[in-house]
Amino acid sequence: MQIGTAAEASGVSAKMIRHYEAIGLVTSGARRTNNYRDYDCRDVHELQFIRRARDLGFSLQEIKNLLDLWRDDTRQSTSVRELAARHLSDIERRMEDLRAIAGTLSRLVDSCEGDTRPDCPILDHLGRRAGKARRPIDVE
Amino acid sequence: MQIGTAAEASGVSAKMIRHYEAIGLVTSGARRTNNYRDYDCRDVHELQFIRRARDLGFSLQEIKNLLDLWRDDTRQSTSVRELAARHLSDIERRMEDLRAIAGTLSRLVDSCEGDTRPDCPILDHLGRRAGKARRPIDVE
DNA sequence: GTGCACCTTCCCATAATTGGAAGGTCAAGC
DNA sequence: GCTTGACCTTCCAATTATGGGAAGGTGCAC
Repeated sequence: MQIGTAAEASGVSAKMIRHYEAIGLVTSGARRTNNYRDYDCRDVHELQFIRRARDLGFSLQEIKNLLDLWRDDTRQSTSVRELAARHLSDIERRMEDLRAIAGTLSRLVDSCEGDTRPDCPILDHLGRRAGKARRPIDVE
Repeated sequence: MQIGTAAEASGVSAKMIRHYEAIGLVTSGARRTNNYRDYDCRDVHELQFIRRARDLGFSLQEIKNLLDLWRDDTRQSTSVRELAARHLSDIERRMEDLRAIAGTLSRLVDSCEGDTRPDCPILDHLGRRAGKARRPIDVE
């Protein structure tokens, strides 16, 4: 099948398939006489694997490692588990960062009247002079 | 003061200050006779504003808008509030995405033995054939 | 006057994806 | 046979925010 069909079947855009080939994530497969790339169902399967790993937020480098493990019948599941666990804790760290930001933002938004007047605790917070002397937010 | 001092005082690297100038986020200020950029405390204050907005995850475009509002004495606080609220809901959406990913990953990691054998529900999940016939995860 | 720390501009790299240009290929319909 | 449109090809560039580094100028201290 052509790249467009493989893209459709795998959920990976043709553009991305070519890119993954260029960076060596997937192997450069067969070409037809017209120089068109040719894919079979195993290629599509591999692209689906990539797609799902992307959906779980794995980086392309991590996916490369996952693919290597997937292809290796003698792999040890602990390798996969460690990779996934590292990724999970990375995600959890990012969630924690976002949680902190969301908390601050939420308090700021709540403390702002949001009317036609210029006074705004949000800008006060961003523009406060160094040193925590003033406390622009005090909504509890 | 020189750019290095302003960087130190504001928490924005000299590299980034030049970049922010290049993209018009901060105005191209005065230069000394030796062509060195010259900053005063108001410039540093503005950089601190940017720094704090960055810490809250605002994009440079959003910061540009925030700066414009900050400088405008006739602003309406509702404009700031709306901008911040939009950003907040964006953050919350990203958190939700991460939460979903973390949930799946967590179940997968838990379901994997993580030993020397090759069997791995994580790889099974990523490489499963389309259609939800098989259910590689069943840890409840 | 030599060295070191600072400054300048310019180019490049990252990560993942997309957009687009310029051109080749193929099948359908007239 | 020729056109049209939908494919495909490669290559270049933009995105976002930040950093690295080269090549060269400046200033101060010893």
